[in-house]
Amino acid sequence: MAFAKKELFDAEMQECADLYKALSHPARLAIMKYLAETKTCITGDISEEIPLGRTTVNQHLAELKSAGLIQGNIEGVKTYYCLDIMKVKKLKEMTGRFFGTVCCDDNCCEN
Amino acid sequence: MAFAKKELFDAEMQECADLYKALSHPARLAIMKYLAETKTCITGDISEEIPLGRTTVNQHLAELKSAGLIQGNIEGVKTYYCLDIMKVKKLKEMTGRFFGTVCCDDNCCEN
DNA sequence: ATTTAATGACGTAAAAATACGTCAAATATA
DNA sequence: TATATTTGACGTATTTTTACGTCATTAAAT
Repeated sequence: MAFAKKELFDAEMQECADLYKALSHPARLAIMKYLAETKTCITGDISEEIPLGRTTVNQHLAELKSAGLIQGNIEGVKTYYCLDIMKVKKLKEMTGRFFGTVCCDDNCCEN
Repeated sequence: MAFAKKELFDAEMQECADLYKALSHPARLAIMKYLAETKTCITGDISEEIPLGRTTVNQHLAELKSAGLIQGNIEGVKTYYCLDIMKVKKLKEMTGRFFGTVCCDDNCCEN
């Protein structure tokens, strides 16, 4: 009785919401930032940068990956993660559009 | 055993994550957009614009409000909702900073 | 060949989110 | 005053998220 009425909404809104959800945990923002800073794509020692257990961090990585914001390249035993720039750019554009509709200066109430 | 390690993270990251979480449901994005479009601050007949039950929409409104993205002014029986422009602008700025650190052009991997 | 390291898969407990129904309070309206 | 309207509070069932432990697999190092 409590699920997935989300398809009832506009497709772009849906996609945008999903991406914001992917970014809605500080650990995932930290991962994104870390991956952006260490230009060389980084392996799962990301866990050492994040104050959470290894499996939990892995879970967050999986979420970012399923949202399409990062990629993981397997090389030997290690998996190298990196940002998916294209997706990040797409998000940036959608976000721009969102703020375009939402953030005009003469909106609302007693302001 | 499964909660709130979120305080372990940077304050801005935390705040940013909370705001993205507020925007992580299409209904809430739709509400934001609707409030932005109907310049006059709008009452709970927002429910009629959103394909969800009245109480559910109310719940989403409460979430946006507790995130600080909208305000609700009570007038008689009715409650007039509107965007909190200041907060939206703050989010816009934080988002700008985020994309600043994350979205450089020569990042990562085989791109 | 055996040990070590790195990872994802799987399971799980606790918590939060989602979607509603029902109810009561407050305010208009008849 | 009685009735209708608008709303938030509260309760609840279901699903999803969060955080982690354990295990198995794969590959590298000894």
